[in-house]
Amino acid sequence: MNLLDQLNEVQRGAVSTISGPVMVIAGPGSGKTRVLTYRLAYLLQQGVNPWNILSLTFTNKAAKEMTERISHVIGPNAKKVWSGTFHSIFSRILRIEAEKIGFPKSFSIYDTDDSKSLINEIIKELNLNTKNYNPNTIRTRISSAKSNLITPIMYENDSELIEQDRINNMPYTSSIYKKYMVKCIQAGAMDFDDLLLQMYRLFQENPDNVLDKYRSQFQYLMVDEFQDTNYLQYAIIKKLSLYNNSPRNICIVGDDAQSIYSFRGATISNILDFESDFPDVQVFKLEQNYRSTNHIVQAANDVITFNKNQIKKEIWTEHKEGQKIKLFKTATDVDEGKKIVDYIVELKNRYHIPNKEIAILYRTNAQSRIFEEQLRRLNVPYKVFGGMSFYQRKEIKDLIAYIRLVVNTKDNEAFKRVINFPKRGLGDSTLDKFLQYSNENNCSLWQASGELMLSGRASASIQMFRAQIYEMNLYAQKASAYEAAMNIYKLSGLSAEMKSDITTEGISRLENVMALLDGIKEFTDQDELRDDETADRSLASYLQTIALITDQDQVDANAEFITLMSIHSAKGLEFDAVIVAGLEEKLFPSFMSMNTLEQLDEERRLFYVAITRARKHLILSYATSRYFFGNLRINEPSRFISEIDNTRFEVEQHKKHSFFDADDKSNRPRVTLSKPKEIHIDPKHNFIPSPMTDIIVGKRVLHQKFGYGKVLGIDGSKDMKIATIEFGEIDTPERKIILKYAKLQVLD
DNA sequence: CCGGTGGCGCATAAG
DNA sequence: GCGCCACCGG
Repeated sequence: MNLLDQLNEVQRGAVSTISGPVMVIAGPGSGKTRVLTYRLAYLLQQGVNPWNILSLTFTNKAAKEMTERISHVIGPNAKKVWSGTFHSIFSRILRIEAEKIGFPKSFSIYDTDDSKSLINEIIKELNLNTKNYNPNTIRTRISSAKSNLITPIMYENDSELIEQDRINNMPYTSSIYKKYMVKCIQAGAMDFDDLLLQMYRLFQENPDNVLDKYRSQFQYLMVDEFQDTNYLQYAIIKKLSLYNNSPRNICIVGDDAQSIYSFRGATISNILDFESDFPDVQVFKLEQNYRSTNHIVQAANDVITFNKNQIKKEIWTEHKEGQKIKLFKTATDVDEGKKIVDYIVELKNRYHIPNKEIAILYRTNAQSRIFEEQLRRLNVPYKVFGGMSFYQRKEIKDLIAYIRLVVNTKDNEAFKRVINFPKRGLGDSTLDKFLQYSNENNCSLWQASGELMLSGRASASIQMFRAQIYEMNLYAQKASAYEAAMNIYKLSGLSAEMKSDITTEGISRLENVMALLDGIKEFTDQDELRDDETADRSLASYLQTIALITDQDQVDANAEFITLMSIHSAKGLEFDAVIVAGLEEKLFPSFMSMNTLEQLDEERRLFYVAITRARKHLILSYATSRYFFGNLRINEPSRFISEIDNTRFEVEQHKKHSFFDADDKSNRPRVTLSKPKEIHIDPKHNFIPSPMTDIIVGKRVLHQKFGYGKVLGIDGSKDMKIATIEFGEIDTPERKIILKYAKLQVLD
């Protein structure tokens, strides 16, 4: 079949122009995915080898879907295209090349928590004031330095950065950055930014001419969502495509109006730079929207005209006007939840919209809670994306940490996590000794734990621990990933620990771990080849996969639930009905992004992304009062609402958005906390703890916290005597007190 | 050493 | 509203 017949003229141009630089500016719903997919298919049809194509997409799932669709046309060879996110493709390459730049093949990937924990460790080590040095702030600064290719040395010499840090009372940030890099290398670990940065380093330092290898391999490059790439990502792309005698077959696809990731270093200037870096670029603008009804398309156009800087384009559609936009106004955040969920039921009943075609979108993940409560109340199935993901759960992280340590014993963050879980008597003081030793000797905690001599009990315990990890490692070398993981689960003691917890939460945690193990089994049994290399089904490869799973990878086309997600996560998705909630000043636009016009423009682009997710039904909603971090706040409706032309709204809804005449005014129930009871201790009493032997049944005693009491009974063995004492002044008067520890004064 | 708790501080989006 | 940490009872 002829691929090109199924495209409009502009799309056809973008698909069939395969030589030289191409830029596709694609408005929302303009068939961008179609263009990308067909372009890939077209390349293969023209005889390009799949392994000569590098296609960088926004999600791994999008990549997978594209290759699957293409393989129907082209055959199984389609699966050999190098296709995935920046992070996943680069970590795949780094697993092959890591040793050339001083990392182990099985390097660990540090997630945000690991980075934070390491930064905390460094702050303590440098004896810095923890009040001024906030690990999250530091992490963000390090991350943005890396994203802009600023090395620790450059950071140190950058007067502007140093001045900023000085003003913020954290002048040693550059030292932390430097130390952080060293410690990551020592731990054989890369954080998310390192997956890009070390990739760049690999190409820059070019050991064994590795750059040539990839330049000649990747003859064709495609980059989706180019407006959300950062300086570092573009720098890597240029390494691969901008050099003497380069075929320069690079196609970037993006939409400046949908650039919403500047907070992680994305910069629209990449698009402008692209035009000057590749002056012979051919530009295709996809402006026809196939997704939404006209009211929605025009509302999007209305909104985006408020942004000054943009590549000129106007989205249009042949679709009919459709439903007007609904505007919901409620008195409180809880009422908003009720009203929206009630309306969802109506959407289902009246318009027969299935659950999977309905989404509630919001600015902050914290807003999901109220909707969840309301959806549960009406038994509407839903799924929340973002927030705490499966892989961030404690029980999952525990097992993963063991696996990480087995795969890479230098992984200090994994070591810290598992050294005393399950409890084996190796607490903070032991860990501090290891930390100190590892700093003095520039070695990993694992090595420290093998070399440092400890006293009796701790010594036996650490030797046992090391023997276990060693054994798990031996086993992992000859067994499948699944068998190895199972072995680790049992030998580590996690299995026993989890099974002993029979509370409801404990059982659910056990189920989660079982689900994780099932996932590893699935990974092990998967025999599908993704490229022309042997499929890597090792534990290390598994860890790499799950470290880079994103929210969107979990989006399920056959889902039977309502989708709840942040607008950021909704990028690239579409639904029949979209509800954008919490349209209030200071929430959306966020109070964190109202300081400059640039920030506000980005918030507006985010709103643009939000409303263009909808095909047929768009509902905008705001509450006049809302709880923010525990306090009630009254906010005005978001400015974005009034940026949409009045005529696009359903008339009845669209009066002036005054926030004093909300249509229902139910009072929010307040929960008051009962004050702890006051304990009255006679100030004349000079508290002197009595010896344990003086405490016998019938005596009146004084406890510094619980006050006056009477000994009711004493049980337990000689060195573990437990007294039951009735205290008159506390809520649960009868207390069991271990006499060995408790300080009690006998009064008579 | 361990586990529970109360207070405090914080506060976006995400790979 | 929640997570983290310091503190303290056992």
